[in-house]
Amino acid sequence: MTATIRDVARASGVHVSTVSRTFSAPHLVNAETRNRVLAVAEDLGYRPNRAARALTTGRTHNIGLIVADISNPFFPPLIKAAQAHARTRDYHVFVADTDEDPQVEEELIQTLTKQVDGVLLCSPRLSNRVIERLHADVPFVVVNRRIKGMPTILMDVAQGARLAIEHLTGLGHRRLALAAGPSGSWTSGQMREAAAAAAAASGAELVILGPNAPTEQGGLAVAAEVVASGATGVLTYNDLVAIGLIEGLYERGVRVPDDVSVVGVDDTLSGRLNRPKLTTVAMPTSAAGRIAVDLLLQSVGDGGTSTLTTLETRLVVRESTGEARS
Amino acid sequence: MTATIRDVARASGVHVSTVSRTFSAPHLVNAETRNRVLAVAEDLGYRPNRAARALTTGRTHNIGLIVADISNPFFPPLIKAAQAHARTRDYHVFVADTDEDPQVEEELIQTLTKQVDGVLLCSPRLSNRVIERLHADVPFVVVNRRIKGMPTILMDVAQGARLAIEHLTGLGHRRLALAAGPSGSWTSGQMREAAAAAAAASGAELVILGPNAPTEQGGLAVAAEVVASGATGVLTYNDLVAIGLIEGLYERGVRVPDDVSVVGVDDTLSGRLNRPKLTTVAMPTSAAGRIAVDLLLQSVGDGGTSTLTTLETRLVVRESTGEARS
DNA sequence: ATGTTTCATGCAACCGGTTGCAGCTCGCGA
DNA sequence: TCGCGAGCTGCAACCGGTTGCATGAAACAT
Repeated sequence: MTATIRDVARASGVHVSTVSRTFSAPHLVNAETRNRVLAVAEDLGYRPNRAARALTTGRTHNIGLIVADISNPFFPPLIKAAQAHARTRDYHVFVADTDEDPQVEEELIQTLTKQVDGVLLCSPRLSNRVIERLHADVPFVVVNRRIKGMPTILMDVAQGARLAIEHLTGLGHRRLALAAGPSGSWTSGQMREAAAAAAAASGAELVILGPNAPTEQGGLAVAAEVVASGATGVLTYNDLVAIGLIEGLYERGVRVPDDVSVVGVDDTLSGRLNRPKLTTVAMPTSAAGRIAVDLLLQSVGDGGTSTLTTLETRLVVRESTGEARS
Repeated sequence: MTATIRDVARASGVHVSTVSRTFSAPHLVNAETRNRVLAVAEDLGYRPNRAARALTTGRTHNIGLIVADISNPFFPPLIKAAQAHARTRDYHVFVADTDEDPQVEEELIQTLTKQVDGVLLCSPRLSNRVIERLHADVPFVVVNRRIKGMPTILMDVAQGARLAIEHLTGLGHRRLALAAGPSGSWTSGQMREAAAAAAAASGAELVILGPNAPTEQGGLAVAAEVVASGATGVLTYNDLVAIGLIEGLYERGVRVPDDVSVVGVDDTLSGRLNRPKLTTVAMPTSAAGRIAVDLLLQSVGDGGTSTLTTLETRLVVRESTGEARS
C-alpha cells in the first residue's frame, strides 16, 4: 500500500491536518514542522492522492479532451497545444477517442464528468440535445461546432471554402466538386453552403459528393465519383481525403494538378510532404487548442460565459492546383 | 450542484446504503425498492461519482496510456486497439502525450497514479531507475522497451532490422546507412545492434547516422548526411523519418529507389500513401494494444507477473527499394 | 408454537484528503 | 503584570460513495 496522510502524521508526530496543510497551504505551517513533515513524507514515499483531494476541493486539475479520431493529423497539433498550455496553468489534459461513435462519445463524457474539471469537445458527433443535457454535469468548450449557450471556438471554414473555390475559379475551372465530410459533421455543412455560394457567385458549377469518411480511405473511395462528375477542380473535406483522392485519381491515370486540381483543408504535415504538395486551407489549430483551454478554465472558474471565438483561416497554395486546360 | 447519493436516499425514503447497493449490487435490493430508487435517481439526474467510488473500492476502471508523441502515426492504431479492447472489459483509456520530455512523462505518471488502475507506457523515455521507482505506485505495462520485473510487450525490431538489411543486401547494396532514432530510445539501440550484425554477416558496410528526431523533420535533416555517406541503401528509425528522408533526397536531386533505396519501419498509413510507396517493416501495433490491456488488467487483478511478450514483425516490400546499380 | 433461515434494510465506520473553528503559546505594548 | 493579537496546531465535520455487521420481518420446517 502507498503511504497516506495519516501514516505521515503518525510518523512525524503531528495531526493529519498539519500534514495536509504542509502540502496544500505551506505558509500556514511553521517552517520547522514543515521540514520535518516533508522529510518524513519523502521517506515514506508519500504522494497526495489527487482523487481524494478532488473530492473535497471539487477541483481535479485535469481537463478532458474528446476527439472523434485520434489518427486524424488535424488533432495532434491541437492536442499538443492544449496540453502544453494547460501545463502552464497547472492542469493536465487527458485525451479520449470516440472512434466517430456518438454512443461512445456520450459514455466517455459521462465517465469523465467527475474526474476532470471540464471537457474540450472537438468536432463532436453527438446531437445538440444530448450535449446540452450533459452540459449540466460538467463545463464544456466546443471546438468546430456551433452550439448556442456554450463557449465555442470555430475556425472559419466558410471563409476557407470560399477562398478555395475562388482560387479554383480564378485558375479557370468551371466545373467543381466538393468531396464532403461525414453526415454528422457541422463543419461539412458549413463548407457545403459556403462553397455553393462562392461557386454560384463565380458562375461555376458545383457538385457535392458524399458523405465520405474523413480519412484517406474516404478520399480513395470518392475518386471514381470525381472522375465521373467531370469536375476539374475539387475541394475536399480535409487533407486526408485530398491525399486519398489524389492517390485514387492517380490509380485511374488522372494526374494532379495536370488533369484535376485538388484543394485540401487543415494544412497537416502529411499534406506538406505529399507529392504533389497539397494546396490547402490552413487552420489555426494550435491557437484553437490554447484558446480552448483558456476558455475552459475560465468557465470552470466563474461558471459559464458563452463566448464565440472565430479564428481566421487562410489558403496555402502549393502544387496540387494548377490552371485549367483550355 | 449535481445530485448525490444522499439526495436520492432522502427523496426516496431509504438509507444511502440502499441507494448505493441499487447501483453497485442490485441483486441485494428488493425489486420494488430498487425501481423506486432508480426512478428517483433518474428524476434527479443522479450519476454515481466515479472518483468517490474509486476511493473506497480502489478501482477506477480507467487505464492511462502514455505516449511520447501522439502525432506519430505509429501510435493511433495501438491507442485505438487498446481503447476498443478496454471497453469490452468495462474500462476506459485516457491518453497523455509527453512531448518526448522525460520530465513531463514523470509528472504525468504521478498525476495518473491514483486516477487509473494501471498505466500503459509506450516507448518511455524515462530511465529504468525512475520507472522502477514509479512502479511502486501503480501497475505498469511497458511497450517497446525491456525493463526487467515488469510485464513487457516487445515488437521484434531486431528481427525487423535484420530482414530489412538482408533485403537491401539481397538487392545488391553494399554500402548501407541506418538513420537512427532519438538517443533515449531503447528501440533504436536494438535496431542498431541487429542492423550492424546483419550487415556484417552479409559483408556489407553500415554507417550509423544520428541520433535523429523520430519525425519527418528528422528525416529531412539527415538527408545531407546520407548523401555524404555514399550509402545506396538506408534503413530508417521509422516511416516518418523515411518519408522525410525521401523528401530531403528528392530536394537534392537524388531519386528513390533509382539512386537510393529506403526502408521504413512501422507500416503506417502515411507510408502506404507516400509516393513512392514505402518498403517497410510492419509492426503488429493493434495486437500490441490489445495484449497490453489484457496484461495490465491481469496485473491489476493479481498484483504483478512480469511476462515478456515478443511480437513478430515482417517486411513489406513496396516501391521505395530497388536493385543496386552495378 | 418455536427455532432456523433467508431476505431486505439500516447503521456506522471507512477510503484519503480539506477546512472552519477553537485553543494554545508566545511576544509585545501598556 | 495583564491583555491582546499573531502564529501554529489540533479537532472534527465533511466530500460521495462502499461494505461488514446487526437488526427485523417474513418464510419455512418441525
